[in-house]
Amino acid sequence: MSPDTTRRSDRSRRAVLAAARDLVVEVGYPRLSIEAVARHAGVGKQTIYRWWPSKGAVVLDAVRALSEDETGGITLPDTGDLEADLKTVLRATAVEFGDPALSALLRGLYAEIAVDPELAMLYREQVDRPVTEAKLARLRAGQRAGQLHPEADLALCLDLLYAPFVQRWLLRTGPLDAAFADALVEATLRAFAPVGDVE
Amino acid sequence: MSPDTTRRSDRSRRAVLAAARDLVVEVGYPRLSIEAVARHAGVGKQTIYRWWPSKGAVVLDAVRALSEDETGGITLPDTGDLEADLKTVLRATAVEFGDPALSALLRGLYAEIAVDPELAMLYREQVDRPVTEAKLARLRAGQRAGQLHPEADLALCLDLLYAPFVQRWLLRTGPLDAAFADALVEATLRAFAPVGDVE
Amino acid sequence: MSPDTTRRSDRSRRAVLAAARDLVVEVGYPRLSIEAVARHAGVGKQTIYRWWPSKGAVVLDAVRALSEDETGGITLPDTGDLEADLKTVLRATAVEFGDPALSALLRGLYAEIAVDPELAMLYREQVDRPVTEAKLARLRAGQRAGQLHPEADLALCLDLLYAPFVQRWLLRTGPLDAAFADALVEATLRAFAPVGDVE
Amino acid sequence: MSPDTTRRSDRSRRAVLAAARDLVVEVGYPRLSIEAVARHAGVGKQTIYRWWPSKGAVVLDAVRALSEDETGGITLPDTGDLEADLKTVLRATAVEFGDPALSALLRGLYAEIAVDPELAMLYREQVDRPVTEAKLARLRAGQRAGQLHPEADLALCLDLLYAPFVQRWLLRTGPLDAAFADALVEATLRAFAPVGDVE
DNA sequence: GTGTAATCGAGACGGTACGTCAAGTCTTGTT
DNA sequence: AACAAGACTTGACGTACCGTCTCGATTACAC
Repeated sequence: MSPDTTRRSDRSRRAVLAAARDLVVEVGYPRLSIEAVARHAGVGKQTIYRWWPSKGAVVLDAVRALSEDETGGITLPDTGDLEADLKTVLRATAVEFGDPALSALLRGLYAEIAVDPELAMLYREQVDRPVTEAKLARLRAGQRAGQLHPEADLALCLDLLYAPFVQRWLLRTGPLDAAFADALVEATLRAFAPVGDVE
Repeated sequence: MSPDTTRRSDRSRRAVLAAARDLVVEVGYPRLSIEAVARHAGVGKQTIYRWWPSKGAVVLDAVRALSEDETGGITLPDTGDLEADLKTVLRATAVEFGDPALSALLRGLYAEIAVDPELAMLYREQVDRPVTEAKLARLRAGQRAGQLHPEADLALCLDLLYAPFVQRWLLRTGPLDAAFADALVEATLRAFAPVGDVE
Repeated sequence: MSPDTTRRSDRSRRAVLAAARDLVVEVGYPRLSIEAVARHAGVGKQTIYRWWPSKGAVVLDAVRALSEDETGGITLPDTGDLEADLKTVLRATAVEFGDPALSALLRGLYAEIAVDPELAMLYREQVDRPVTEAKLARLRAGQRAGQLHPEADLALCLDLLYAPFVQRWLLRTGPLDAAFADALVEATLRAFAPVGDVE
Repeated sequence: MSPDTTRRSDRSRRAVLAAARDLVVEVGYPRLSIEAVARHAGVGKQTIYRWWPSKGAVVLDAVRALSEDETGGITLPDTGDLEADLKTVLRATAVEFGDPALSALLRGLYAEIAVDPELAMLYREQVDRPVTEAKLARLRAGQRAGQLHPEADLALCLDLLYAPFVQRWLLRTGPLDAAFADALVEATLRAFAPVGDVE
């Protein structure tokens, strides 16, 4: 599709991402080396350097590859009940983060992002934005349905919902369980409840 | 005081932390090497390896050293107005995070913590807990003063207040300005407002 | 020619041996470090470790390189007068051992050989054997010419000729001069004189 | 006895030499470290540095200690038959060199001597000279008894006898057996035979 | 079909840093 | 004063990777 991938070997690309994924899980992100990825993938080092600018970029790609099958746009469930839907989604996310492969990859990615502004930009645009759009869409629908304050700052609302979740996972300050997910949803919805909507 | 530090050279300890601080700012955390820290500190590498288990531990100590002078316990302002006090604190924190030295050190620390559970534990116990205690104390005072719901989960309340703040800083998803600080405080306080307290 | 040297950089090889030679002369064998050789040769340490198993092996190679230009086989002079020829050779060897570069290299080599059986084997096969063969050939010619006892043990004869010489040089028990060389030759030839050949 | 050993702890001295001997045998001379000697001997590093100038000096002392019990002067057997006596002595020396402890110590010592002129001097004076004197005395007795040429250079004679022997041991060019010892003695005595004494 | 040029695997290269070991000096308290 | 203990600076060890650079050997498009 894009012109700079004309002659690119898809076999090598997949092998590199798979090797990166496996090795991150096996030895951890800091001990992941381009050298080892090339070895495991049966690929020349130059092939990696040709297509990815850094170790972090490889891992970011590996993260994207994990959810590559979802060809269509991401959509959140919409049963009409915003609170229930958000709890469903947050609980599902908690389960996802329990996957050692995804978890190890994401930890490595966050470590690099914290420290590499370039990669942070790529992350925001390629990983974060699509899902954030989907989440915002669901919130907007809820807002239209009168389940959120009409002037609620939906971006801020998303921050309240997800940032504590990610932080708890990243710093391991507590378990990512359903109770936490539910409490987060409830508190956030209270903060952006429509007028007079307090029990 | 403690027996295992009997013969430790305080001169070397300070020099290492200062060198680590300076070098993180200068070249960034990933390019910070124990070798360079030793060189800049005029210290043998072995002295660093003798007293710190890893590069991350040195940086954690350097972060602690930045606030070492505050000998007394940490206390948050308490003017009686919880909202105003929280805004003051959050705005001040935003300013602090603008300091290149602190910012670079913390980014490095977060990068390592994301990926090193041992260091994460040290961080929680030595850096996070003291300030979290102080924040909780202020919230508890506000709760007693009727400015928070009597059954509010204060830990969750802190998460809503700070996690979005830290996440925005870490991922550079937006500016850390007074407007954001104020919006965070207001949303969080709405989520944990005392009964019937909606204007 | 040999398959394991296909991609080897000859430029690096020469630079390493030259640096080793120069540094041994400059600082002495015990203070010769692989690190310094690499630095002086403008070569990565790994390149040295890739092609030589130890410091001693580098020095052995440097010794070989000193006489590398002599492409042809080694041959001792044969004027028909064995005694005169041996004196010529031994005197010449004494002069050679006066060369600081050769002397320093050989001292280092002997020091390592004394203590490393592997290197000792390499030395015997790659350095000692060729010249020993040449010396034996000359003795054999003398024997055929009736200048040595027909049943003389020529290997032992060589030992008597050269071992005292090397020992005096190694332990510095005396000067390596023409008088000593001549005395050695005369005594040895007396020991292996043909029958009835006593003045 | 000597003034500079007034306060010297003999217990420490013995412990150091014993530790050096044991460690040389165990790990080989090049991997022998002052640090390990001190540890094994239960002695402070400073104590070693106070009394010995170098690792080589410690080993030289350890070699001397191995033959310390022989309080009296060294004397070679004198049965009246020089050839038989020399064969006895050389065969005995061959056996001695088979002792792993002595052999390992001597190899280390020779390695250092090859490269350290200071130590070489100490070796010549403290180890070599006494035994060389004894050997010379026996040769002189043989010379007086008419078993050697009256004008034989006895020092050279000793060189022919011992240097090939030491060289074979040092370079491992062959076994140190009785046959070699006998052959050496016979060849050397032929070289310095009294006039007309050829069978 | 057959060049031909980019990509591929492999891996040597000059480097930097790793974490460890030991050297030799210095300090502290004990005998 | 000499001792055991051990922290200190220094420097080298041998290893792992970095990112660049040749090497042939595919390989896939243009002719």
